[in-house]
Amino acid sequence: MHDQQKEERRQDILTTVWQLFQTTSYETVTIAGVAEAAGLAKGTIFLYFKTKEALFLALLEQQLGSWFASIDAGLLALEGTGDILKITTLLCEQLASRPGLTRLLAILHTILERNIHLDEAIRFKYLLKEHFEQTGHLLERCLPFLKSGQGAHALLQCDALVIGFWHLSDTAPVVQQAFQQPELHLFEIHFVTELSIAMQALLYGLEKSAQLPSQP
Amino acid sequence: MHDQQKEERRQDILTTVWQLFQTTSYETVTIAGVAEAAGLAKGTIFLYFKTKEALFLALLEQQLGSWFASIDAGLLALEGTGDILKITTLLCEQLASRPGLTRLLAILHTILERNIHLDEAIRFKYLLKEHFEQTGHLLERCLPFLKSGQGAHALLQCDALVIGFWHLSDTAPVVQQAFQQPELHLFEIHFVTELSIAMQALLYGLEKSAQLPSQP
Amino acid sequence: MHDQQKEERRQDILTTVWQLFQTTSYETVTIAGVAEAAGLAKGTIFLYFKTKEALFLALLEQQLGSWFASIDAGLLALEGTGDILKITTLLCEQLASRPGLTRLLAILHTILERNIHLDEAIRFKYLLKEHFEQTGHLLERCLPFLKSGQGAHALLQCDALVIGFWHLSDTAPVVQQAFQQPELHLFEIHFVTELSIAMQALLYGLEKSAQLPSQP
Amino acid sequence: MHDQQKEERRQDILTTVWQLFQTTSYETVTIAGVAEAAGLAKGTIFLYFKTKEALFLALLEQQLGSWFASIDAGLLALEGTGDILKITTLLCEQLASRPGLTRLLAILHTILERNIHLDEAIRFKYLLKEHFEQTGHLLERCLPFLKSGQGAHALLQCDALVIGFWHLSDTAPVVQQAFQQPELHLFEIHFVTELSIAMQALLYGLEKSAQLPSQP
DNA sequence: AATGAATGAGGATTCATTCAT
DNA sequence: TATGAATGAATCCTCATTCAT
Repeated sequence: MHDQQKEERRQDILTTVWQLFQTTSYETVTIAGVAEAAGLAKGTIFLYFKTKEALFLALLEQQLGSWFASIDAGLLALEGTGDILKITTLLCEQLASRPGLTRLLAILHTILERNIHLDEAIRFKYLLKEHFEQTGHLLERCLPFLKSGQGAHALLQCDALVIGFWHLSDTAPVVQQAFQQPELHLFEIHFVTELSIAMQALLYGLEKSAQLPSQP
Repeated sequence: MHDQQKEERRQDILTTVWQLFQTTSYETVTIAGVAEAAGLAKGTIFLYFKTKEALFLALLEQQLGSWFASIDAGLLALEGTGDILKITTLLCEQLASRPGLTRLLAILHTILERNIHLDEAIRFKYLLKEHFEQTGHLLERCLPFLKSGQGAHALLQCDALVIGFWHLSDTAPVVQQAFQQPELHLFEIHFVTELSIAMQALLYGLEKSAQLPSQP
Repeated sequence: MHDQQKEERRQDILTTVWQLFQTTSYETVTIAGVAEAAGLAKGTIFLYFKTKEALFLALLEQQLGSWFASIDAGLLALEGTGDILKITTLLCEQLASRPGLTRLLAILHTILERNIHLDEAIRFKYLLKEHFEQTGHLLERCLPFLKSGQGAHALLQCDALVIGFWHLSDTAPVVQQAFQQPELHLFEIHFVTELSIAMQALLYGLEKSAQLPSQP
Repeated sequence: MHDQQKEERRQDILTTVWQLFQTTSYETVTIAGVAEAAGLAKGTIFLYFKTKEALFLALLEQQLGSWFASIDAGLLALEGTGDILKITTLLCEQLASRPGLTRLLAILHTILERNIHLDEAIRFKYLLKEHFEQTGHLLERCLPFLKSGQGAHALLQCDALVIGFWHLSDTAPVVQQAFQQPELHLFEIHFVTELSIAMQALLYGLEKSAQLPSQP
C-alpha cells in the first residue's frame, strides 16, 4: 500500500468523523461509531490516530488550515488599508462559515490537548505557531500600528474572544428555556455578532494603545 | 430544624467544597469526598443541592457576589474618571485574588449549566443579570462613553475574555512540556497579564467605537 | 442495613463467585457475570470488593481459613507422633478436597496480588502470617525436629510445592493431546500423588537436615 | 534462501527477544517490539515462529539446553559421590546464573503451553524428556539410592520447587511495600537460598524414602 | 520470503443520584 | 431530616495474528 493510499484512508476517516461531528457532540462521537461509519474495524482507526483526541486534533488542524488560508488571501487584499472593520468582518465571517471549527477550538484546551502524546503536542503547537506568525505578519501589514510580532499576539487575543464568546453563546438546553423568561434576553448571545463587535473594539483598542507613550 | 440551621449547614457544605476545590479540579471533587469532609452522608448533600452542578453553581454565586461587591466599591471611587487603566486593573486584580472564581467561570457554560434544573437556571441568570446591570451601571458612570445598558454588555465582553484567556493559559501537562521547546513561548500565557492587556484594549476600543458615527 | 446484613450480602457474592469459579477459570469469571448471577448491579459488587482481584483474594482467605482449620484439628490429633506420613496425608487430602483452593493458590502471586491495594496486601499477609505461625506451631509439636519458627517455614516450603506441582499437573489442552504420544506419560502428573511424595520427602529431608551438625 | 540463512535469522530473532526479555516481562515484550528491534516486519516473525508463545518456548529450549549441559558436566564430576549438598549447589547455582530461565519456567505451564500447536507441544515434551532422562541418568549415578527412572522424576520434583519458589519470591510491588511492615519479613523469600534449602531437603528425603521398606 | 495494513475481541470501573428506612 | 446501600451507564485501546501483495 502506497503512502498515497494511506493518506487517502486517513482522509476517509477524517471525513467520516467530520460528518458525525456536525450533527452531534464530541462526546457522542465514539470510535466504534466512527469505525462502523467508515466501514473499518475499530483497531484500524487507532492505526491512523493514536487516540480519540489526536483524531479530533487532526480535524482541527485541517479546519484551521482552511480558515487561515482564507484569512491570508483576504488579508492580502486588505494590505495597507488599516481597515479594522473589514478585517474583523473577514475573520468572523470565515469563522461563521465553519461552525465545526469554533466548536473544536472551544474544546481544544479542555479536552483535545489533555490526552495526546508529547510529539503530537509539539507538532501541533509548531503548526499553530507557523499559522499565527504568517497570518500575524499579514495582519501587521494591514494594520500598520502593529509592530513586528504583535500580529500573532493579536490573533491570540482573537482566539481568546472566539473561545469565550462561543462558551457564552453555546447555551445548555435548560438555559435556553430560562431565556424565555422576560428580561433575560441580555444573555442571549449571537456568536458572530458579538464576536465581531468585541474583536473590532479590541483592534481599535490595540491601535489606541499603540499610540500611547508607554505601558508598564 | 429551623431555616437558620438549614442555612448554616448549607454554608458548611459550600465551605467544604470550596476548600476541596482550591487544591483540586472540578472532576476530582466527588460528592463522596465532600460528604466525608463535611461529616455528612452522601444523600444529605443532595438534600441541600439537587445536583453536583447546582452545588458548584452556588459556589460560583458566592464568589461572584464577593467579586462584584469589591468591583462596585472600587468603581464608586473611580466614578467619572474615565480612567480605563485603573478600571481594568481593578477588575483584573480582584479576579486574580480569587483564582477559584476564574476556574468556575471557565466551566460555567460547558459543565455547570449542563445539569441543573430550570428553576435554578432562571434564578442564577436573574442573579447574574442583577449584578451585571448594577455593576454595569456603575461602570457607565465611570466611563461616560458607555450609554445606558452598555455597561452590562461590556461586562459580558469582559466575561468572554476571562473565559477565553483562562482556557489559553490553563494548559495540559503535555502542552507544558511542549513549551520547553524553543520558540513556543509565544503560547505561554500569563493569565492576568494577558487579560489586562486585552481588557484594556477592549475598553479603549469601545470608547473609540462610541465616537464613530454609525455601526451596521 | 445492619452490619450483619452487609456481611450476608458479602457472603452471597462470595458464594456466587465460588460457584462460577468451580466450573470456569479466573479469566472467564467476569464481574458482569457475577453481578448477574447474584442478582445485583455491577456497581454493587465493587461496593463490597474494591477490585476483581480483591474479590478472589477474599475467596482465597475463606478457603485457606477452612483448610487451616482442618489441618489444625488434624495436627492436634497427631501431636508428638512425629508421623510424617500421616501429616503429609493430612495436608494433601485436605487440599485435594478443595480443588478451588489450589487453583487460587496457583494464581495468588501472579494475578491476585498484582491489583490490590496496600492495605489489603498488608491485611492478607498478616492473616497468612497468623495461619502460618499458628499451624506452624502445631506442626512443630508434631515434628519435634522442627525448632521454634521452623514450622511456619516448612509450611511455606509446602506452599511452594503446591504451586509448583499444580502448574506441572494443570496442563493445557494441547499438552494433554501430546501426552497421547508414547513415552510421554512421564509428564502426566497426578497432583495429589506427586505432591504427597514430594512433601513427604521434603519433611524427611528436613528431619535429616536437623540432625546434621551445621549448614552454612 | 538456504536453510542455513533461515536458521541464522531464526537465531537473530531469538537473540533479540532474549535481550528484550532480560529487562522486561513477558507481557511487555510485544511482537511489534521484537520486529522493530530485529529490523524485520511483524509478519516475518510469524514466518519463523507460529505464535508468540512458540517464540518464547524456543527461547526456553535454548536456555534449558544450556542449563542441562552445565548440569551434565557437573554431575559427571560428582559421579558416585552421593554428595547431595554439592549436587544441590550445582543445580541452584546454574539456575541462579540464568535468571531468565527461571522466569520462563515459571510461565511455561500457565502461558507458553497455552497457545502452541500440537506438533510443537509434542516436540517440546520429547525434548524435555530427553533432557530429563539423560540428566536423570547422570543423577542416578551420583545418587545411588535413586533407582532407574527416579533421576528424571527427581528432576521433575526440582522443577516444581523452582516454579513454586519463584512465585513466592517474585512479589508484586504492593506486596513489596507490605513487607515494610514489621514481622512480615517471614514472606520475603530469597529465591536461590530457599530453593537450595528445600531442594537439599527433598533429596535427603528421597534418600530416606528409598531406605524405607514400602510406600503405599 | 517478506511485508505491514487490517482485524476485533474483550471488561473493569467510577460516581452522581435515588429512595427505602 | 438524615442515611448510605444500590444502581448502571458508558467506552477506549492493545496487540497477537492473518493474508493479500
